[in-house]
Amino acid sequence: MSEHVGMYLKKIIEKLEKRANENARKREFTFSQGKVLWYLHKCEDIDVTMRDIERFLDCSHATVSGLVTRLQEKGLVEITQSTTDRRARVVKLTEKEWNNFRAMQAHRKDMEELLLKGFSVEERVVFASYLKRVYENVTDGKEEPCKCLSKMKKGANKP
Amino acid sequence: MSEHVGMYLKKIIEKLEKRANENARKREFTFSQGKVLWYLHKCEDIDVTMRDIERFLDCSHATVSGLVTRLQEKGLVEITQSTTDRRARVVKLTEKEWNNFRAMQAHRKDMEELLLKGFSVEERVVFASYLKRVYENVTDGKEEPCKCLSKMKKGANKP
DNA sequence: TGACTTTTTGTAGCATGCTACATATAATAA
DNA sequence: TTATTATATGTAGCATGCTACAAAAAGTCA
Repeated sequence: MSEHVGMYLKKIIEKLEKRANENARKREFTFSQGKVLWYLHKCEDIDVTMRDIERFLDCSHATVSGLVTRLQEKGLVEITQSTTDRRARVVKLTEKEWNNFRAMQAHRKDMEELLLKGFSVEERVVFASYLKRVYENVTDGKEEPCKCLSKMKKGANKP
Repeated sequence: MSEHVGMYLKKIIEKLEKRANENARKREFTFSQGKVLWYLHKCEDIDVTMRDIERFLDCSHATVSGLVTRLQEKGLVEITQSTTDRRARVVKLTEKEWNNFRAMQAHRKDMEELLLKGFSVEERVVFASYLKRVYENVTDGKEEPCKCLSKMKKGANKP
């Protein structure tokens, strides 16, 4: 009697991440590293600390530490101490960077389109609303999936 | 104009796996190790090789090797050489095991119910059909999500 | 049979993500 | 001010998952 919803969700994500990793590998970073770069691009000239990244990715600070360190080793990111809070580290894109945002935006759009290929506008709306309800079920309604974006520059996602 | 379908899918799975890991930890194994045990229980007295597990999990043989090794170290699983194919290794549940199947089945049912809490029967059917379409989109229709179950004993999933 | 290819498994090395513990700084309460 | 608590980060050690390379056995074709 099961709809196997959990299994499908899991398998869809596995395939999606493999595709995203293949795409990101072409640009010398991984899927997760790309999410950090994406966030930094979105924030542009706003100071972003490791804690901000942690909230954006919704993962542990240890994970962020590893990601940012590897981005630094590749020279894609610079880490400096915050002037206002000596505990905090500010993460900034280097000059060398600044070429990936458009490509990531395009890839994200492609992925969204791939997922929803063959869906009518009405079906897309219904599907998205179902996913939101499922998300609320698994988070007990405690979390806003996008509050992590609060630091983003206004209008940064408009081309 | 994006529905953020990809983001929701990803975040739902993250929460789901955290819940499943918490649950599995109580029974001295992880979520992924539990999937292996689940498959072995389903197959009961049928010989299961590492290759079979690889197909079931849809992952690399290296990953299976690590999982099975750790299950063996915990004494939950025995590895012997196949009598019919000297390349193959047969993985079997030990006597010590055989207590987890019911609990895993119950947890799986709970998770499915949690995901779909508040959904009517009709909505469940529609949602499942949408997920199947999305799955076909990301796999280019190349894969049967359940062909991995071909080795399972008939009726093994009926209580 | 013998040469070639395919299949199954092992191992090394890496990135991701976690928990647990530690440190330094900041914020708050007494 | 001092003591306590909260916050931001670092590090160690682990499990998961990958690719790349290697070996052994099985299958195939001449």
